[in-house]
Amino acid sequence: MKAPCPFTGPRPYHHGDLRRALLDAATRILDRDGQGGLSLRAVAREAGVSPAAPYHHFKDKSELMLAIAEEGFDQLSDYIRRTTNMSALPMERVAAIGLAYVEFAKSHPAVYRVMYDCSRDSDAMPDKAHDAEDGAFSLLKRAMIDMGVASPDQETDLELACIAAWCAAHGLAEMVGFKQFDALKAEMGGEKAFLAGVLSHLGMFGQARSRA
Amino acid sequence: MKAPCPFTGPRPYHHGDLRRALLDAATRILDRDGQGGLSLRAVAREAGVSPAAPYHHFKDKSELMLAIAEEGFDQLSDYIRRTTNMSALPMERVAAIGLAYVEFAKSHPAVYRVMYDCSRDSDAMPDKAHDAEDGAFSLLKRAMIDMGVASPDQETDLELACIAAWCAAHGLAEMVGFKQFDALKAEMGGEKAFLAGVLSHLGMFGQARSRA
DNA sequence: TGTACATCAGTGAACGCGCGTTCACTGATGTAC
DNA sequence: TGTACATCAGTGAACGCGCGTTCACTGATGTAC
Repeated sequence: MKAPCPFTGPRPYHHGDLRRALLDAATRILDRDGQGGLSLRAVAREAGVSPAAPYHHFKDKSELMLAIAEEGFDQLSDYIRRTTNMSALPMERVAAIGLAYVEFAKSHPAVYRVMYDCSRDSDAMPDKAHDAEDGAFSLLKRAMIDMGVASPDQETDLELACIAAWCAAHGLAEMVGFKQFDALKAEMGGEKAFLAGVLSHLGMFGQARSRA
Repeated sequence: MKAPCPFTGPRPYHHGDLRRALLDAATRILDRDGQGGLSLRAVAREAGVSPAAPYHHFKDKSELMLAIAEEGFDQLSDYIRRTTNMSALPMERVAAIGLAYVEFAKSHPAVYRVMYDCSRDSDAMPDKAHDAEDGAFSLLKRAMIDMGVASPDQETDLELACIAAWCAAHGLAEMVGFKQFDALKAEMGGEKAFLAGVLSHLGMFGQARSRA
C-alpha cells in the first residue's frame, strides 16, 4: 500500500521520527474520516506501523489525543498570529481574529472538535497546549483593549467581552458548515459574504457591522 | 438489580411501552455517562431488557439516535416557548430565548450534543425534529422582527441576525460549563451573573447590555 | 579501528472487551368464529 | 363464552468486528574499551 520512497528505499526498521508521523497520520484521519474514525490502531495503520508501535511514543490513547490537541492549539495560534496585523485598526484586528478562528475550525473540523473536547476538562491538558490557548486569547484581549471595549483596569468586564467573542466564534465555527445555510449562502453569493453578514450582527465584531 | 415494582409485581413479558422506556433510558445514560456511554446495548441494559429487544422499536442504532434528537428538539422548543412571554418587551424576549437555550443545553449537555450532531447532517433528520427546530427558530425570528433588528421584508438581513443569535447561543451553551471560567463566576457571585455579563457583550442581546 | 554489549524502537501474535446485529425461539395478546 | 390461531414483542445465544493494551521477541543503533 505505502510504496517505499524511491530514493531511500523501503522504510528502515527504525522510523526516524515516528511521533511526528503518528501525529500527521492522526490529522489525516481526522480530516478524512472525522472523529469517529480515530483510534490508536487506525493511526498506526495510517502511519504504516504495527499497532504496538505508538506505545513507544505515547503512554496510551488519551496521551495521543492530548498531543493532537496541543498541536492543534499551536496551529490555531499561528493562524491567528499570522492574520493579526498589529498596525491595523483595533476593530479590524478583532474581526480578523474571529475570521481566522472560524477559518481554522472550518478547514479542520474534526481536529477542532478534539481540541474542544480536551479543553473542556482542562485539568488533563498539557501545559504547552494551555500556553498556546492563552497566547491566542491574549491577542484577542489586547485587540479588545485597543478597541476600547473595556479599559485594562476593568479586568472583569474585559474578560467577559473576550469570553463573549470566544463563544460567538466557537458557535460560528461549529455551525458555519451547516447544510441548512447553503441556500442563504448561495443567495448571498458565497460563504465569505455570509460570514461577514453574520459577524456584522455579533456585538464585538462592530467593524464588520459598520461596513455592512 | 432492578427490583420489580411492589405494586405491579415483576415486569410482565410484554413491556407496555418499551419505546418510551428506551428513550428515557437513553436520556438517563446521556445525563449520567455522557455521549461515550451511549450504545444500543447500554440502553437495553438500562431499560432492563435484552439487547435484541430495541430492534422491535428502532430499525438500527442511528434510528434511535434520531429519535433521541427529535425528543430533544421537542423539549428545547417547549423550554423556549414556556419562557417566552409574548407581552414582554421584544428585547427581553430575545434575551429570554437565549437564556432558555443555554439553560437547556447546560442541564442536558450530552443530549444537546446528540441533537447538534443530528442537525449537522440535516438530511437524515426526521421531519418532526425539523418542525420542532423550526418552531423554536420562528419564535426567535418573531422577537427579532419586533425588536426592529430588521424589517420582515429584509428577509436576508433578518435571517442573518437570527443565525448570529443562534451561533452565539450555541457557543455559549457549549462553553458555559468550562472549568476555565469557574474563578470568574465565583468572583462575580454566581453563574447567573456571569451569563448575564457575557450576554451583555453579544450584539443581539442588547437588552442585557443596557441593563448592565 | 574493531568488537562486546546495553539500549532503543520496532514486530506480530494474543488477550479480553463491548459493540451492533441476527436468529430461532417463546410467551402473551387479540381476533375470528 | 370458548377455543384455534395469527401476530406481536419479548428472550438469550451467537456472529464477527475493531478496539486498547500487553508481551516476548528482534533488528538497529550507539557507546565503552
